[in-house]
Amino acid sequence: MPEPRSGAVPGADATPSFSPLYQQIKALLVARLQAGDWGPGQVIPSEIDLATLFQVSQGTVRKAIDEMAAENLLVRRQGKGTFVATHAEQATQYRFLRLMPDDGGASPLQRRLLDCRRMRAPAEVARLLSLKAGEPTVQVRRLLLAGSDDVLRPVVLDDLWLPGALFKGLTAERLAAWRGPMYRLFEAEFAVQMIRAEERLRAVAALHEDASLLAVAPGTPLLSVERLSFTYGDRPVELRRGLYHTLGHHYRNDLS
Amino acid sequence: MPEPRSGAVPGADATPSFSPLYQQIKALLVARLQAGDWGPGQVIPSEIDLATLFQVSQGTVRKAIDEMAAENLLVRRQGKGTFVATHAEQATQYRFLRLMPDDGGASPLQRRLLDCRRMRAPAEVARLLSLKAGEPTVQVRRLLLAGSDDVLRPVVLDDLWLPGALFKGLTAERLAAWRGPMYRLFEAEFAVQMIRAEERLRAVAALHEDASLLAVAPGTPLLSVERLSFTYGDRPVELRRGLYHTLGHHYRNDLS
DNA sequence: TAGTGGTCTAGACCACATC
DNA sequence: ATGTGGTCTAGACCACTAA
Repeated sequence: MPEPRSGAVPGADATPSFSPLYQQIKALLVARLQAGDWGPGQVIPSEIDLATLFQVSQGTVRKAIDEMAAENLLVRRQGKGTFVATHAEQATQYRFLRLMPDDGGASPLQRRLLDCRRMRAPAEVARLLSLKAGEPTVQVRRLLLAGSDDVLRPVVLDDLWLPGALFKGLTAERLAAWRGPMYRLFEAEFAVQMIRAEERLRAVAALHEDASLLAVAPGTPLLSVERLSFTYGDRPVELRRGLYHTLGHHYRNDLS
Repeated sequence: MPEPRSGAVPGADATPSFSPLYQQIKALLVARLQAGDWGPGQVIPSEIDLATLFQVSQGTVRKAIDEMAAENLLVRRQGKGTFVATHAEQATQYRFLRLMPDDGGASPLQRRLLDCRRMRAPAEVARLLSLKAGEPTVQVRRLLLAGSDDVLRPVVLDDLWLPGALFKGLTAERLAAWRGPMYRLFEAEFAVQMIRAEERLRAVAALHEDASLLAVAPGTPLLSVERLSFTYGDRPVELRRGLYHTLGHHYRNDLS
């Protein structure tokens, strides 16, 4: 239950007084998502029920949910209810993947698992994931390939680091057997939901090992995509480095 | 004035019936922006005035403005009013430039104009800008450089194509004399406001000419950024191709 | 038919900026 | 003191979904 009203703090004017009611409601809802009260893909209570629960008007709940829907935490469906966002559905399945074929056709990429092992976090990885250097991590390497079954062309080489503490039972077998998006596995089996991510892009030259995996000549320009993914509460939970072979594909971005 | 109510269309269920009132208000406001009734940086009438003008409630106007603010068409300022977005202000000045120094420091880049000439649109450029092949365009080439005055390092090589019909008085002198963001010049002198853009990124190898301008060896991997910018009504009004030297800088993107 | 989110309204009050 | 946007409420009605 939130405080019904929040007065301004008299002394501290550096802090921006207090948050509006709908922000407090939003925080409560996020906390429930984080606690796992409602899982990905499930319905949350109706606006009216939430309004009764929190003792505020429906409009206030609505504004909280509106913001969360804008942040892709929730999905509204008229007539049905409001649902927790998931990486399971067709539409939002690869929402973090901005690689597109140059011709509009959206042929899905094939996955090939190269490696999955547990190792101690290198200093740089630990820093970005907010771990202590040497803490256990899971390292995954995989390839994404485009084309039909007979003519497959490697397009992406991904390297992932995940905090070992969160991904206890993650093994190569588990990953290889999984059909569907990796983030769907993470949310379904490890209760880790990827909410947002920050990417840093650079153009780099292919090193020998990476080049052979991508079937290109060493020195070929590749798009390096460093991604840091966050779950609820801005906790970093995945570091990923992708090398994209941008011949026939491109990274698409919309600015506004 | 909008129709006060909009009934559903009986026969046609392929079209999504009719738009809500606030969407109609939004369309009217966009039309006014497009017509130039209120220029970049200026205040628009208050919510109450607009509500009276359009004969709807303040809440309906508010929802229309909320959406436009979310799309960066308008900027709300509590106590002052609602303003037309502009590329003039410090905060929004380079909002389309996603290149960041690897260390967080946000040192502004220096500009150097290389070329500005009028030419007939090549087929590919014409297609993207929705022009007829051979229509007049303005072609601009420039360099962006990072560092202090004594140690300047070229970072970006930009090539722009603009519809000649919209940029009548644009000359090399005009561009060279201009202090400030280019998009600010466009909106101030040519009444062309860049609202949103689509970018396609690729990694490419530097060609000889580009390499020498960027002071790198031929074959150096560069980030190619193809941008198509739009003004009101989704009219394409700028095609830009940037080559970014991503050594010490990166292209930053936030996903959600 | 009932329940959900979506729209629209009217009015009260708050926070901020300006005069 | 006045005018602006920001929050909150209560209630009516619409559009969509499902039983």
